[in-house]
Amino acid sequence: MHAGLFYFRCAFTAAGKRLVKHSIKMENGCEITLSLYCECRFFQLETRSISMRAKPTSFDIAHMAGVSQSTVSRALRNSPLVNKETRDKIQAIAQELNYKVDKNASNLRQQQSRTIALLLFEDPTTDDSKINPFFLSMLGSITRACAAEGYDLLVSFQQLSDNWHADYEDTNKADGLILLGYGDYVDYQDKLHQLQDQNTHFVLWGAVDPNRPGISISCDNFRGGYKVTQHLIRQGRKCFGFIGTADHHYPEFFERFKGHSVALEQAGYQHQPLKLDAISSEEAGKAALNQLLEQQPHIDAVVCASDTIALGVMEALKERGYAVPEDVAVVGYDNILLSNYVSPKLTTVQQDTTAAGEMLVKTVVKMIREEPVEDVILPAEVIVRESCGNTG
Amino acid sequence: MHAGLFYFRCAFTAAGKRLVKHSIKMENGCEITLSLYCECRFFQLETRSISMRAKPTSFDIAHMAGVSQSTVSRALRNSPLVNKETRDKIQAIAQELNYKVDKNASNLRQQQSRTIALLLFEDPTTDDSKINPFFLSMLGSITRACAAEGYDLLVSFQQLSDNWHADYEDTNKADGLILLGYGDYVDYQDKLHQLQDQNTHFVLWGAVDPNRPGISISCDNFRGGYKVTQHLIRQGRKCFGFIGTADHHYPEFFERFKGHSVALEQAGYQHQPLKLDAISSEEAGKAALNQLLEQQPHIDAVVCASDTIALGVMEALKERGYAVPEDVAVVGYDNILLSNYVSPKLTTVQQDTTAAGEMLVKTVVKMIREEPVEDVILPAEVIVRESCGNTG
DNA sequence: CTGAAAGCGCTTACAG
DNA sequence: CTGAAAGCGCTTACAG
Repeated sequence: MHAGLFYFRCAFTAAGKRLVKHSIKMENGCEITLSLYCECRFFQLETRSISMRAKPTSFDIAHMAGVSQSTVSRALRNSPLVNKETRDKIQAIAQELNYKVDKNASNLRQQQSRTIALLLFEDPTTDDSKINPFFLSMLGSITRACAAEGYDLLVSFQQLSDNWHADYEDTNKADGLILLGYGDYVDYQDKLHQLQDQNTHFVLWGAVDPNRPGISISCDNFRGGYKVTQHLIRQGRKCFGFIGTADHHYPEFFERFKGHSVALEQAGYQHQPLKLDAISSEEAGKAALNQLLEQQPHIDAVVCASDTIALGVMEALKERGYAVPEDVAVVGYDNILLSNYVSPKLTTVQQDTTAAGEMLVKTVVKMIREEPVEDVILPAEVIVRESCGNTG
Repeated sequence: MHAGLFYFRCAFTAAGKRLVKHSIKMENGCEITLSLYCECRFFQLETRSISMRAKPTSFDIAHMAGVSQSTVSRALRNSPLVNKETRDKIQAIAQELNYKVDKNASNLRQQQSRTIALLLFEDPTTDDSKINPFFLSMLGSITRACAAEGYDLLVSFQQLSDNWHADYEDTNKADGLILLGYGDYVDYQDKLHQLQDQNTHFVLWGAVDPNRPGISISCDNFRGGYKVTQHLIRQGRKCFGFIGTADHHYPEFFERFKGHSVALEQAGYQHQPLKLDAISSEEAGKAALNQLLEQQPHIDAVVCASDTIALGVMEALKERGYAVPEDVAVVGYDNILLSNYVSPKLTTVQQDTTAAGEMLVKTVVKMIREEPVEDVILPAEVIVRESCGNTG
């Protein structure tokens, strides 16, 4: 005869019962088939510990606690509706079984995902294997801020050409989007408008442009460019060049350039500021510097729209035999980790990535909650190091 | 009289119909309430473009296409069962409405999530705001590899003390886990065992240790340590020190150290290799170097278990007036971006992060599909730069 | 305070 | 090739 427990894998029927079939071969050759409804599928083999156990569900907990499944659900969500004793008992059982609420079911029911998607995109020309180090440092603070708000973070690298504008929130994979990228603003303007039309919750990192759709968080690019240029002027630099594509395609760079120009103007510079285009890459920086020197060989200060550009500029200057900062001062923007290690150490403008990450997350969470939000401009701080010639 | 379309917000009843109620106040004061069942809730206001539209569902598409919802589902999944014409029509409608399959529903039904969770963890002593740059570079390749396999990536920074061991897969948020971290292996060994007991699909980055539970992907830490030491010996270095906590708590560092020791032994070194503990931080590297110099002031080569440590070591050497590489050669491990920018440029061991990211993702995907998997050891390559004194 | 029931939006076995 | 139906595992309005 058979004795002991049998292990059944079975399916719930509609009412939360499960139909179970199990056949037993008897020693005399007979075969008995059991068909039964049972209320709990969470059996455990006691004799062997083959752990083929399916994951426990709230129905299993309910059965063990002798309450209804609704009560289990309430108890696990700490609803004040349920009796403290019952609640404690249910939670204890859940813990013991290592029960975890199924997020798909819970999200489906609640029509939310408690997830924020971070979409990183860059100019397609950028080397595919490298990510702008500035974004990477934002990533850390965004992840932490998400965790603090109780959201998960879905990360995705996008090409500007991708269909990112219509995927994450529509799929219910995320409740909101954070868009982080350097890139041609004009290229994706349409997509941003589409996001807005769809009432997607999204927040942008970048220039606060009144015509730009949606909400953006940024550092004060204008004042950053202004202050760093002012510093160079005080150091006695006379002949300036700005490197970085600064027009409405790249509004962040444009703001930095505007700050730069105003600083020069206020210092009494007569002529139009010199400006060379470059996207945020070392190669582009090198190429632009070489052009700059052709136009103006007596340059003694180069303001770069990003640290990555500045790295290329310093390299190119060295190759051409210029000493930094003796002959030419160079300043960057972003304060990436590298900028403090290159030689000479790079003077740059710090964007507070911790504050930025927090603001991005907080803002998108507010949007999800349908609370009012507004653009934020965080302060920018000049970090004086060696490449500008004076640490005073 | 009223004319035109009304906008109804309504709920499906069980059969996929929706019960709608709408009251209209007539001019004579009467009020008419309409109660009706309708089959499609995806109405659009034609006169105004207030886009309060709810997201379309497969039922809406079905209604518009004049087919059943099952057929819509099949068509959108490109099932060969459905007639090509019907399929094209359905897909066209879906596209026009910008319909997207709800992932929560689809995942719930299919009991999978098509998501991989990446859990990054570090020693709690590490500065909270900085992430090891090596991980950051892995992150990029993992993200891309996930996308290539059709998986989403959930990112989470963990403390070793957190309850990460039992959260992601149990919650159905992810089908599999990638664990990435430097940290005390002994501390989380228990958790790894628990993961394994739960049949969680997880893959580790790190040392391939036969006693370690689960599958791991790693670079050949032994050969890396061996080869870089051999290079220094060929350069004529005589008096070696190794910096990094190399014991069973940190199996990766331990392997590197073993390679280092064997290289010395083969070169005929008699005495026990000198070894100082340090976790992977600049501060720890500095502190360890200072200790090392007290024990052995005539050191002329320092092998570091990570680039981050090497950075601290170089800094400390400079502070103490030693020239790198003239007085002391320094080598690191990881080839982080910075290592190519510091002065002198750091000789290091490259771990192929692109290949590593791909292997991690491919392996965890195989586990999810219940296919056989095995440990992988990727080759390690010495990158000779300036800090070891010779580029030959 | 608790339970029975409906429903979130899909996928897929089953029956034509 | 197509449709009706069940069911994934929850949450929550409704009724006691």
